[in-house]
Amino acid sequence: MSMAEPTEIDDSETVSLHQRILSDIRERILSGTWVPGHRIPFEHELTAEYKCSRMTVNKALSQLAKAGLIERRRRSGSFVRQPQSQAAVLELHDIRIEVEALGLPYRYERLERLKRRSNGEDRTLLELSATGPVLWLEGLHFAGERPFALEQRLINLSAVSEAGDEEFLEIAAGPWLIDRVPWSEAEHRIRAMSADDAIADALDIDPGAPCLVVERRTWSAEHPVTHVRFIYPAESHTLVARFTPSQG
Amino acid sequence: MSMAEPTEIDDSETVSLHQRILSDIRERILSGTWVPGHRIPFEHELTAEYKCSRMTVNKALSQLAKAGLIERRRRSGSFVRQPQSQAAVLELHDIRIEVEALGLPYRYERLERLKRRSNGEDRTLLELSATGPVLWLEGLHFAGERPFALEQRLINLSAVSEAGDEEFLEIAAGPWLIDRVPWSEAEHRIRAMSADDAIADALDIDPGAPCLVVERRTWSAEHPVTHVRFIYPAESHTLVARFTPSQG
DNA sequence: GTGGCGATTATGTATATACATATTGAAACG
DNA sequence: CGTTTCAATATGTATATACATAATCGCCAC
Repeated sequence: MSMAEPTEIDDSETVSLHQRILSDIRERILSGTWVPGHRIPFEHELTAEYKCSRMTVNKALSQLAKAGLIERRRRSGSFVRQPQSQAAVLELHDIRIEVEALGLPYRYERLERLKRRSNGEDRTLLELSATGPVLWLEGLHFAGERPFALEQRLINLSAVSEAGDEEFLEIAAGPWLIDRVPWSEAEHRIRAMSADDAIADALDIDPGAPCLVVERRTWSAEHPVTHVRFIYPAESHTLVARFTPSQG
Repeated sequence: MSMAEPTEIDDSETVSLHQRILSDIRERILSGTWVPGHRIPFEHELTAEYKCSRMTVNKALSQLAKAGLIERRRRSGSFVRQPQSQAAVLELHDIRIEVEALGLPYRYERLERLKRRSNGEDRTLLELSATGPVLWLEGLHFAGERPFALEQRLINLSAVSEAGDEEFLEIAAGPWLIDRVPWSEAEHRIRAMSADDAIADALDIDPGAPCLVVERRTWSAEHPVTHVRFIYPAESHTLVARFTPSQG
């Protein structure tokens, strides 16, 4: 079977050549024309096919490799990778934005604030090795009159000492931290849980009712910054994640 | 204040020059040294700073732009972007892999299989405009002796007609589809729910117990392929998502 | 002033070239 | 027969160069 031709369809958009090479190849991979394990043409073959320099082909292939669609091996060539584990981009918006997107007035109310030295549980949550000052916060996010989410947060004051002077009475710590601490890494855990009495009371739902729990741990330059747990009544929240393979 | 110097620390790893330029700049952005809106040095300035060609600098800056950390404007320069919405990569593995990662034997068991013309609810789930043949499947994923997840799936037979001939008695439709239909887009919804009697019975948990629900809709070349709902008992599953800004 | 216009400038893309590096396959050798 | 060596090869990185394109600045005419 002969080699596939470069795209003849004119997108009527001026795209650069390396972009066209990239999307041609991506198309053949996603359509299944080139199955996982298939060796895609060598750079010098694509160079001939598209009548361009190797640098241009290289740019396209390097990007495909970075996107994880192909794997490149010296002396051997470039190969279509096994379908990678399905990964989706999960957008995690600020709760205020989420509530306002529903057309409801947003309000935050602090329930508890406690400055203390970290105990064992705190160190587990923050992945701290040594004890040190932390700030424990609990608060409620409201959508209109109804509780929208309960927030339980631990801040590592060794990393963000200024936070110790804040009251966080009516503003949540999330936006405050984002403005001050550039975070370089975050980890999320998402699970379901049934509300215990305290949570049910705070969220004004029945004890035992299902809740969605989103926990986030954040680091800035290797230092743990904060651990936060958002507890949503099941009715109030759905996370949405979209996936489109590699850069469109 | 004078210009920051190129990294002097030797990683004792040989990294390419454009990689070093990239991570130098990323570091200054993430550490807050260069705040959003700040104009980063022109290509020709970085060229002088790193004593390299413009192509090398350009490679680094282009990647930073693609990663969304900076914005480039002709004639004006490159600027640090406002902090983008927090996005995390959510890995959604095959259930068999998840179960086997726990060191437990995996087994799938079909509960129900029904070929029919799509009703209104089916068309909503698949986002179909016209009626057509669909396949409804319900099955249980086991980890050892215990039910791990309940799967409810709808397959659009207009898009994957071969699926109509499969029994899916002991193999789940997920892996089968992945091998045959290259999917180009997917949407996930994640929420908490309490088990109704049927679900509780299937999963061998108490009615009303909290469950994590992950729904996935998949398209291939604009055509809806399948809608699947995984229902996990709250104890059995936690989703993990990690985020590190731009390519490490 | 202000409206248009050309010069300037930074980025965008592409080329030809060069050398480095990893890996393979085959030849040479003990 | 196994091992070592070496040349061939595909990719990885970098350079100098060229021209295109978009945006801005400043000049000049009105």
